[in-house]
Amino acid sequence: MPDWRSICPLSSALDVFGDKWSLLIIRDLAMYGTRTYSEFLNAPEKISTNILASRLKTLEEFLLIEHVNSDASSRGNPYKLTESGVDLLPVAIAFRVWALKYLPEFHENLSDFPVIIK
Amino acid sequence: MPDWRSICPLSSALDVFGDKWSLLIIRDLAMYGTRTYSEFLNAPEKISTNILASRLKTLEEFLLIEHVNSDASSRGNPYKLTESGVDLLPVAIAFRVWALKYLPEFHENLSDFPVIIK
DNA sequence: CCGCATCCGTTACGATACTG
DNA sequence: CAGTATCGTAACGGATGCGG
Repeated sequence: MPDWRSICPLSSALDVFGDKWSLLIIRDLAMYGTRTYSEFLNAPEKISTNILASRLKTLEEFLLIEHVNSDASSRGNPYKLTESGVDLLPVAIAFRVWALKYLPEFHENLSDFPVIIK
Repeated sequence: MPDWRSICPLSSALDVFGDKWSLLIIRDLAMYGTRTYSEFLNAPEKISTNILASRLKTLEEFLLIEHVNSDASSRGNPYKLTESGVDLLPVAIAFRVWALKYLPEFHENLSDFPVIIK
């Protein structure tokens, strides 16, 4: 549990997700529906194993993701979004819309790839 | 300029803003219209001076904020949002909406305070 | 004073090796 | 295959300095 910096909802959301990786995990789950640990590792951004494990734990604690088979072992047991996780997609989409409009002048190779819920 | 992790727009946006502070600067500018360096320091989250200076520089580089008096010295010269900065507000608002719905169970004292463009 | 820059201890990150 | 342990590096954050 973070040390909440203030009572502001935006600030508090950033206390939980204010990092470079959490929303990419949400993105992968939105694109593919379910995803295993090793599938997350294959995303083009190449997250390292300790960071992935740490983020998955936080996202589980805050009830954004859960294992598909809730009481099986985690081996080969993929993750999926909860309702709360699905409700984070507007954030990811707003970032996408902004980035596609304003980042191409800074990032030549930036290209559109979709965020789709399956 | 960051080392872009991939060509994904979301990932690239996070390469720029994937931290706990940048969106709070955007929030303060949205709430108050303009804001000086020392006014940012008075926000309840208590950012430290070196981090504030660093974030302001990045936000200026990416054309999200600018000084109100474009060719005056920076002493007492407040910042304001550019068009690009204003277009980041949907991200902040989406975070807010999500936080107000899902964070109260984790953060008792969380309370609504507005994001308004003046 | 106000807007930073510098210093420096502490924390977080990230690559790799390793374990059940 | 799903994570831990380790360890070097980078970022953070508080204190302080400094020029205008």
